Amino acid sequence: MTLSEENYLKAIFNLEEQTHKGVPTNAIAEMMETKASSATDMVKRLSEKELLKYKPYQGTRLTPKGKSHAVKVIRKHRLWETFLVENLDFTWDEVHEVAEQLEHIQSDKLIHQLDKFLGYPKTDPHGDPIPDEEGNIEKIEKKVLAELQQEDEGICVGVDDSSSAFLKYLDKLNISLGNKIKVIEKEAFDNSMVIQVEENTISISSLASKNIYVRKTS
Amino acid sequence: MTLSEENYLKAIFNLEEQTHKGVPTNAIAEMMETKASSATDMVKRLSEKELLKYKPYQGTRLTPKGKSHAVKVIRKHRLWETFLVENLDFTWDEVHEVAEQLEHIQSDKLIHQLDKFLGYPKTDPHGDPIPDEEGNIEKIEKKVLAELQQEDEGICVGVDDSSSAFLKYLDKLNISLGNKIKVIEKEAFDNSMVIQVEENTISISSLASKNIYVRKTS
DNA sequence: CTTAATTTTTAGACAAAACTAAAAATTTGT
DNA sequence: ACAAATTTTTAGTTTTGTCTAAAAATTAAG
Repeated sequence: MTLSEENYLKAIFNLEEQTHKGVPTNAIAEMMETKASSATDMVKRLSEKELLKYKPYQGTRLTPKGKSHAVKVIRKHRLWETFLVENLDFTWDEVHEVAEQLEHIQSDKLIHQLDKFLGYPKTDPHGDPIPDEEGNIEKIEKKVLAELQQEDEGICVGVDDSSSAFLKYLDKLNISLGNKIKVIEKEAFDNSMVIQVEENTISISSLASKNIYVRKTS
Repeated sequence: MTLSEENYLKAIFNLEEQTHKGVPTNAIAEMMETKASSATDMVKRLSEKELLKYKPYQGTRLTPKGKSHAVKVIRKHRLWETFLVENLDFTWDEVHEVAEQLEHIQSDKLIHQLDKFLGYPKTDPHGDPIPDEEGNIEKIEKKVLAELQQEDEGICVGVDDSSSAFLKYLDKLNISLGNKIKVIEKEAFDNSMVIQVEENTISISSLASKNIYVRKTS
């Protein structure tokens, strides 16, 4: 399995998770920041290896074999992100790029021991669940902050947009994983919100509140 | 800098360290387990990038730029090996293969933080010195065990042959880095030795004693 | 000082992964 | 249903890194 093949698998897995439909070649190309013709070539190769099935114009779906491989890569990615933040003082907006490289290291023992070293963490620094050794992914029950009503309370459990810009913005507002968030006010006009994060009261836009996940506590 | 280019640089660096002469194309090919024609191609490419200079039939030498890059890769390799042994319970014969992969991860912050996390170690699990951030390598004064005379004592500071078979053999004899070794007897006939390692008295062959480095203490 | 042995390079192919440009197939709009 | 828009594929090229087979250059030996 080459590096490129793994990256495609991961991209297709993520797209399939989002839509639960066959993934179009164009969508794959876009996610991989490449051209449709390149995506076609790769889909063909992965198909020959029985990692996915595709019907022209109906999209691509991973086979169990392909899915299992993709999940392994995701497991590695999230364990490494956790290591970087917990042990090497990376901030949550810095980890992605390095984890993109580390996720391709091949060694079952390495990843098993890393998991153990980290104390078998359930989620990564962005709140995303870490698949276990068998490839099971625990569903985390979460809502977008934007859905909460006035007076509702929740715990921040993740973000949708993991871009560096957004994560830095959250840091500036002192919003991080595990924080208690209470909705003070919802503005019908632009869907902005006034919320209380731990002790601070702040206002955030609709765009931001749609990208923050919470577990509702009341 | 591609993965393959880095591996060639490292190989050439090691060969140049051993002989202090221009490295022949054939030697490079052998170390890389490839053919001379492939080595020629790569040498040409690295030469264009000014990472080395070569004159046909006189061998290849790294430029300061090439040397500096090679040392960086070696630094990463040795730091990762240390991490694997110290934190992930790898044994010293298991680390090489994984470190060969990890050494190519590109991130200055990663390696800086890893070094800090490990407590700025001076040597890796095989006793080889870890270059510092500026690329300085501390010379470790060492002799091969075979050179010691009867009654001489030393501390095990490294091995020459890092093959898994040899390291496993040493483990079986309970010889590891930092052990106190005393020469009880030298057999002139086959150059085998009877030595005392910490509390145990054992006999080792000439071949083995030529692959063990010690710092003489008396 | 020629011939033999060795080392090194060239030439030509191949596979992986990408690209551009163009053609073909399918879906959509009216 | 047919043209228009979209999606997908094909064809041909590029780059990296490898290979085999053969040629060329250098060193060594008698």
